[in-house]
Amino acid sequence: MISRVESAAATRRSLLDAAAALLNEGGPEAVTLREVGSRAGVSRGAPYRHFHDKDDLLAAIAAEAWDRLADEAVALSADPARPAHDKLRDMLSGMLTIGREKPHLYRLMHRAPAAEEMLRAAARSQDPFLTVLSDLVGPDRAHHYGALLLTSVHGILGMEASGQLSREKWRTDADEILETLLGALPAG
Amino acid sequence: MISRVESAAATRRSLLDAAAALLNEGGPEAVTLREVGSRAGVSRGAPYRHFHDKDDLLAAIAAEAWDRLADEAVALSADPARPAHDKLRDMLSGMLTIGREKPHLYRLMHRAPAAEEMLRAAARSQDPFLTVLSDLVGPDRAHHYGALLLTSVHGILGMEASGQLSREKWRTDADEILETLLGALPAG
DNA sequence: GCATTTCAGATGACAATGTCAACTCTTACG
DNA sequence: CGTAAGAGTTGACATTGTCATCTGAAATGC
Repeated sequence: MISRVESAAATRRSLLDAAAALLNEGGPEAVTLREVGSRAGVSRGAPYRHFHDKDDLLAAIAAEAWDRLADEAVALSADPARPAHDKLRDMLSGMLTIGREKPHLYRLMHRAPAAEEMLRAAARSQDPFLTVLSDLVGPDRAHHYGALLLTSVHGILGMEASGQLSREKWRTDADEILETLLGALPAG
Repeated sequence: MISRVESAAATRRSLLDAAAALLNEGGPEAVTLREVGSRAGVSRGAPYRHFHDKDDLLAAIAAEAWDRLADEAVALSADPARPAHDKLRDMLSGMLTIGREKPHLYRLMHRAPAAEEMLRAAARSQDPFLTVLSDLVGPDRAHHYGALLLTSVHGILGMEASGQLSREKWRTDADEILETLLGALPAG
């Protein structure tokens, strides 16, 4: 038998899933509370029992995405057999994959102004990244190069998405740029 | 006496200015065609005589912003007295300035999917940038490093805007990251 | 076991907004 | 001078976010 709180939690989950699916399929303008409710099997007003408003729902989706990324990064960094350099590459390409396969979600994860909860989840996903970098370039330089790498990946994805990183104009591509950066890392 | 086409052109200008002002003041959601028309002294339907729809108006604003940036870059690169290294720094900090002082406009300039006209204007603004880089690192490597620098600046601005580039977390900031990149440029 | 409270959900209503169709009126043009 | 063109206005409509109100079932207190 399902209790009331269980049912409410299930509804909340359905709302989040429906909204995330709509976002991936049709972008931000496809996410309407009416359609979200409809797909989740509830009415248009039901989301207000679980989220303060539409922005709050979107922020929750972004926070969950950061949480998943954090979990992946933690799992990656925990593998003792894998070399640090490979872990770093995996983390960066994980970010590239999200940006390319779910561009709308990726943009939502970098929304300004960011929600507090989302920022915390994002920061958590960056901790294992810093740990791996520490192993590579030493703890002193880890933050510096971490910021450099993360901002670069973010910039690559942004310009790629807006079509400003065309191969014919720049005679290079995302992977090549990233290789240059990784190759320039000082050995720790 | 003002002709009809002159008056229409003036209205179009007023609409663009009003929309750009609203964007800077209150972000994208503050740009409503009704308020744009009102500030331009016309009715809510008038914009449709000059732009296909709201998106078209926004795309025109973005294209104009890229055009202005292109003009500045051309003027900068034309100065024969200024060292190439300083020109490069000026161009990059010009981009940083726009991103910080007019974040909503900056985001609009990197919208996905981008309008064709806007992409052309953006590409035009990058030509003098490539010229300066050619002087610095040679024509062969100009494109590669140009893409690296531009994507980095874009990424820095994006993460700064969403609050993910806090000094206490990364123990560095935008200017320091940029200095690192500029310092890593091979001498041409 | 029953009365009461709580709360998820449904529904009606409303204002804001993008957009279109119909209309007006000034201006350019034959 | 008459006619066409087109800038601008206005009425209308669908969509959407949001709130107030209502409903019904589950949890809680006695």
